[in-house]
Amino acid sequence: MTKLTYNSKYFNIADTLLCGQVFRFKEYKKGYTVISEDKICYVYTDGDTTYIETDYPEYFHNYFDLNNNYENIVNAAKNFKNEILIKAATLGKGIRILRQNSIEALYHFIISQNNNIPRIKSCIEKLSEKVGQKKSSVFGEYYVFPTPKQILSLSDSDLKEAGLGYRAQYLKELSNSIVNGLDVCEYKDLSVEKLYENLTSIKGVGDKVANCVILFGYHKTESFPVDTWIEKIYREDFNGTIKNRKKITEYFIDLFKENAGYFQQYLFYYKRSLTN
DNA sequence: CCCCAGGTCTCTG
DNA sequence: CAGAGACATGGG
Repeated sequence: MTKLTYNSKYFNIADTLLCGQVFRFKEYKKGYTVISEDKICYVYTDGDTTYIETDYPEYFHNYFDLNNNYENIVNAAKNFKNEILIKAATLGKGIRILRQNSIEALYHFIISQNNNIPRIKSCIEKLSEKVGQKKSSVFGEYYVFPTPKQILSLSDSDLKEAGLGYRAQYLKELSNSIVNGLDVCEYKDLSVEKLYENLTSIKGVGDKVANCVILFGYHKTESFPVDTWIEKIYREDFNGTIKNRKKITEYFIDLFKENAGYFQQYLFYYKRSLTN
């Protein structure tokens, strides 16, 4: 077991986990346990310091994007001289854009469509408990998110019990494609445009889910998912009039360039914080 | 009973 | 191409 130590100023674990980019975490002792692939870690903050305890230190150091300098990104946001973005970046300066597994992000965000965050988490946990590999750790037992083959082994009643609703069919179709040779990990070196094209050709992956997977599953930060909250902030705070979500994405990428993904998270988190 | 949730698909004009 | 409904499920 290794214990990693970081300054909390640009690494706030609660903000990072609660800003809607990731679903496999839960409260544990003074902080949270986080599961990714077949690995687990325990993250907590004590004063100005944030600690990661894990058997996979290199993996989670990279997962939390800790080689990246977020002070520069937050300053870039503040230098935009946009009142809302400054407030958002001030609130969200501790958010890290996680480097999630591409396939897991793809499955998770297909589940996220027309769904709310507590239910998304519940669907993912139930699926994992049903067929995912069981692991044990000092933080308790946990389940790896199922492989495509494992998902195909589930009966219709299992899928119904997981609460997937009509999305179950999308997961099965994707799993079938992967089992038959589709390799979405190969997409990591593609341009954002080509990546978008390939992802949206998957049944159940539209504009928003594709953008989330591009950002959270491939860490391409010149990406800007537009959901109900971003649409709200676009209308109310940027005086936007466009209705088409793909065009709203283009508007913000044109504005924020390679920092679009980071700023999107600041804005999303800020807008939600006003009502939650 | 309604509406909503980090939408997408399909059909229609 | 834009717009309207349908779609499973659970919580408010």
